Amino acid sequence: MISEKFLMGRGRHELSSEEKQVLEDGIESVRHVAARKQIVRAGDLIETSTLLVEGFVCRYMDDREGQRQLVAVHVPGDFVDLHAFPMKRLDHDIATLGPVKIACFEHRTLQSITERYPHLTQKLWFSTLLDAAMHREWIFRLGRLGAEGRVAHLFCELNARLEMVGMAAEGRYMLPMTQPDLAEASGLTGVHVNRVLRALREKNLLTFKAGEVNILDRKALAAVAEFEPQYLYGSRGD
Amino acid sequence: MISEKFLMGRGRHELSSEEKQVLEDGIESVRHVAARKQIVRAGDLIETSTLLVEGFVCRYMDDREGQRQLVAVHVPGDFVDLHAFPMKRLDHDIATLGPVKIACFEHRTLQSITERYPHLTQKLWFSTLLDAAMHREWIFRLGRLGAEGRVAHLFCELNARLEMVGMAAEGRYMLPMTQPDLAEASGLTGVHVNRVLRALREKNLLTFKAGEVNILDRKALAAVAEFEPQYLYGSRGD
DNA sequence: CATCCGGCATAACCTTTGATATTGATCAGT
DNA sequence: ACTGATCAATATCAAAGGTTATGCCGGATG
Repeated sequence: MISEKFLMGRGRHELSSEEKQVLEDGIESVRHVAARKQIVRAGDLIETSTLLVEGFVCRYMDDREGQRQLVAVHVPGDFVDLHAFPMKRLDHDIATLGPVKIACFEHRTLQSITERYPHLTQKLWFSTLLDAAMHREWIFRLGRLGAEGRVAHLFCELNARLEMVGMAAEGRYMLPMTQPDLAEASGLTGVHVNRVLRALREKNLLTFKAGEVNILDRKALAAVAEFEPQYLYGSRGD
Repeated sequence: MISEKFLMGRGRHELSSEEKQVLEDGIESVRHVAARKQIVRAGDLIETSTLLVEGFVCRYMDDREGQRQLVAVHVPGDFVDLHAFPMKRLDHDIATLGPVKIACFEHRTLQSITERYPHLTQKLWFSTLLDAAMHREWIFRLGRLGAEGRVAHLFCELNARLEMVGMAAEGRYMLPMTQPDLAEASGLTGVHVNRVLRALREKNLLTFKAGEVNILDRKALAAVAEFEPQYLYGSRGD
């Protein structure tokens, strides 16, 4: 089932099997996109929304000199630009990190879902608010944490989210991001991310090499990150 | 009309007069709350959502030492914690800045609206995604701008939003925030906000005194802030 | 095969911002 | 009228992080 990971691990917000079927039937096409390709440009009028099936994508905004700030990283099961359905256009760009597989939904299909299945609509709505909750956590992360905390927090969040969809275990997961990417997600420079990674490694908290994250001490890392996963609305905190 | 400012100035997303009536009829009560009072605590189960009618409220999260990071500032017309309707509980606290007047909606009323008015539902959904868009802009602001840019951006955003509801004109508006509040919203210390305000004043960009903002040079301030208001989905950029 | 480029690592230096302290003004409560 | 908060303003010093530069490595590309 293409859309099986959508809201997986989200407790009472998971889909019923009927809802899963409605969603699955709404898939218009499944596409593969190579690494490092833009898939939505800010300001475009959008007629379809995409569910991420495999791989990683990010959302970002550029500053005046063209420097990126990532505003979200998406993992399989995320309905990446469902925001575009009520909004009609997006205020940011979306691009792939590694190679991805995506499922496309036409907005008129979603429209008919909202008219016929208020309950499923509410879960779609919920999933966009989960993005908002993650955005808020990133505001906190950038506003209140130092460089080590920011990077640590990102790794903690991705670990928790990937665990929910069965793609991380024992604090290990694959992540197709470079050090400059981490910098763009953390409001830092690439050079400083390098320093921070060294510090985290020397404290035996975490290693990150060749796209592979290995969290050595989850509790200590979470402490550095001030990471408290309630905002992810996972099954445990329900 | 209590709810008249909801989505005011948002172009195609504004409510029709029928939708306005449905919303107005859904108001369960109108309350006044004093300045600096908490109105929602993180983690509480929530049964009502509140539309801000008059005054200012903020949403925030605390770090381990109890320092706040504001994640949003709300102005009249904002449906402050509509997020709580699909989510059932919130991951952050909400408090008033100055004294406020709020309208409360019971979740079962909202539930029946979603079942009977898919079109209005989509506008409610839209309004929560507007919050998400503002969150993203704040991520950008904290991640990519220096102290002056961050503070300038906040003033630009509030100016634009207050203009939409007729509460700012010519770059002037009232804002019941202190310098420490601005610091909490900008990931800075109060001391540094003071330095920044002085710099902005000396450049003849803006004055802020006794809760009164006076933007002297909008264009130059927007340049410092890298402020581009498309993310607010106002009528002009439609 | 040679070259180029991007990513990783590290160093030296400099700018921005935080931490702490002090002072004066204002305002609410007693 | 006094007290105690809180806010604003400012100075000094320290720390965090940015900037620039350089070298190395490995994978893509001609």
